[in-house]
Amino acid sequence: MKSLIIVESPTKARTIKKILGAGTRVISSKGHIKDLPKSRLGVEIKDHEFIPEYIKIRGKAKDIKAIRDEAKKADAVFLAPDPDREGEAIAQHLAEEIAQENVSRIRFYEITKEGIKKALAEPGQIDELLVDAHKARRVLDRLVGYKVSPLLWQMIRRGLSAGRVQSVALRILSEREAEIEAFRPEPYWVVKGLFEAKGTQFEAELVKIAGSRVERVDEKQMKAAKEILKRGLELAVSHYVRDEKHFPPPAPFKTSTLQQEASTVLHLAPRRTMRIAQGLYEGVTLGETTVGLISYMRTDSLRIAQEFISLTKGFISETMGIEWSQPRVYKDKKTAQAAHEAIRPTGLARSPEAIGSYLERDARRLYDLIYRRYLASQMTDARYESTVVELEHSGYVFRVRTLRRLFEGYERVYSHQDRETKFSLPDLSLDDRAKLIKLNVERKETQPPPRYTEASLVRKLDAYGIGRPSTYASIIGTLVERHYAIRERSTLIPTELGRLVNDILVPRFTELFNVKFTSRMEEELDQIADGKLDWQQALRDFWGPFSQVLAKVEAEIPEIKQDVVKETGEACPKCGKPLIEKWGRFGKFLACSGFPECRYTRPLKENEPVKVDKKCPECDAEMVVKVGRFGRFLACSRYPECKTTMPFVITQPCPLCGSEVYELRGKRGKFYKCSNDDCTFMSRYPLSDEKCEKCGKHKVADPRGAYCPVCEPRNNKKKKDG
DNA sequence: CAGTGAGCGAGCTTCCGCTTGACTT
Repeated sequence: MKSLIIVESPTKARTIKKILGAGTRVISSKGHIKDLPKSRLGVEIKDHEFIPEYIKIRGKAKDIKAIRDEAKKADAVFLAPDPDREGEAIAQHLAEEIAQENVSRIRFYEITKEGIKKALAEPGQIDELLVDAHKARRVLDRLVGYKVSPLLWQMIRRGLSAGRVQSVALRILSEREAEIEAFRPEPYWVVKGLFEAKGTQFEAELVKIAGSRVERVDEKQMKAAKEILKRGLELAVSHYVRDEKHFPPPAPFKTSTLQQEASTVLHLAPRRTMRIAQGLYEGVTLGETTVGLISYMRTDSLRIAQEFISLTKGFISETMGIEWSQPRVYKDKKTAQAAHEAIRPTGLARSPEAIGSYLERDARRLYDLIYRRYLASQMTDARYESTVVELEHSGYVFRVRTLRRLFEGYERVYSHQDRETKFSLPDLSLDDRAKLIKLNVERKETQPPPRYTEASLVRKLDAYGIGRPSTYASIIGTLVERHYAIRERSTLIPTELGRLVNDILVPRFTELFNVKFTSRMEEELDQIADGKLDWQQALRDFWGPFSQVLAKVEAEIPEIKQDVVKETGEACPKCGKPLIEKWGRFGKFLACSGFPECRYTRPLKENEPVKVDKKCPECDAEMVVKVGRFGRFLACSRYPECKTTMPFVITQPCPLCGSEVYELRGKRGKFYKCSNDDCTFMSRYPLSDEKCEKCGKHKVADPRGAYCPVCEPRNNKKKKDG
């Protein structure tokens, strides 16, 4: 009897083949095989019914034919796409294309001999309700995307887009940017007392005034404190607690947390992280066999196969001792589809040390991260002795806390922060007093919220349940492709176009482009899958109000266009009609409103080349700043007669030799280099206007703190690797 | 690490989610 199993991923097919042996054919669909057509709506709305038109995905015909041919040769066909909504749809589409009687649906919850045997023993039918939920999701996304995007084409420019996911991502970026713009720093003071008790000095921070907690000490409070809290004052120990604090390990990785951690710890962008993880999943050749090193990397689940938890317990007990082992089960979010396990190593014997030499540098570091994170998740808490002391005088309360590690626990294998305090407190009790030696007052300013990075945006989207593991990295790609946002280093900055699109969409589609919308949609999709809600009804409930808003916005287009296309008040020098601002592929430009009869165009003032105080070395004309493929540079204003160019020169002179400093662009973004070939000055960060207190030269504006390259040079050389 | 420079609109754009290769820009 010849069986055929069809899964989604070729790698998974290979793994299953290995487990089952040569007798069974295992092939893959490589994802979806059918979808709505790309070039038209593909949803017919007729008599309050939504009829989607699923067709073979372009370029998939060959794969589908190969699957059909294999199916013909088989006595039994088992459809085994992932056990979730999208997987069920793929199974359904496969069944349609194969069109045979001997087809059944099986579900693998783990790719182990047991899991596969169990699934094969219980072949079932396709869950039509789950497919309905997929269809509702798919049609809704199509209606949103293909109905709203064209409005933007009419209002601003062709090629723009909107969608349930991308427009919320854009909204999150835009709103943060607005917050940053509106932010006004406010001064506050950190007030710390240096105390002495039992021959030991220690610092504690002022946290309460008049008995109640203060977030930030303002100027008045600071002055009053200085008046009252004089040197030599004895403060009573009002609170003293010494106890044990337990810190549990973090959960194993899922896609979003892997992207976040790889970004902060390894400085890898989500795209790169996923690419490397794919390589680890597909495996490395160790000796004569190829073996996948990690479980599937696109997952929203923290689940670990029970069998593997037991193995881990044994492994930890054997290699470290039983006191380090703590089997744990992590709960998934409600929205998780949990078709895959958490991201974990496939074998604990393959430690990073053991197989590291088979991997490239970043693959090795990512595997190390995944391996340790998983191992830690099955280990005991880290235990600390915590001591909290509060000192009080007429309503002023100072507080200090120390942590001393008692037992490493999971931190033995996974820890990026040092919790331990570097100082110790005297042995105090409630009756004791501490003498105030000095009151230290430090002025600070409140900081604006930070811009999102690729990784932090992914994490935010995941927290709201927006987007899926397979799409997190590409959501950002879409925003960048549309010129709604730019990547600068690792941060994301919304562009003027992005903000404009956001400002048009959000007030008009308030209910849709909202962080809550997707989670409500997910709830309804669950109801559809449970048979409690008809998918057509769900779409009707959505379409009713949505189509009304569409019509309303459609009617507003001329009005909105008025705001987008600004009149300049200037007349066209060619034909006299008013000049207007328009959006083109490269941003805004000035054009004649008489288009297409008059084709006059001119760059906007803000895009005109800026003159700098510098003469062309060839012809003595003025130099201007231009923007090219590699960022800004200086060019002769007599272009195209004179083609002289040079790198952009920043205003501050080189701290080492006084020459001009160039702004250049290397593989990893901008950097700054002295124009003098004999000078060694080079920096990843620009020079700041701040000058060194000692030598008076400009400091380097390192975000971790400005430093003087003359008095405190930093070694920028990269450590050589292995 | 060198290099860098336009013109832009009228043609058929656009969504989200599942997966890999086949591509020359």
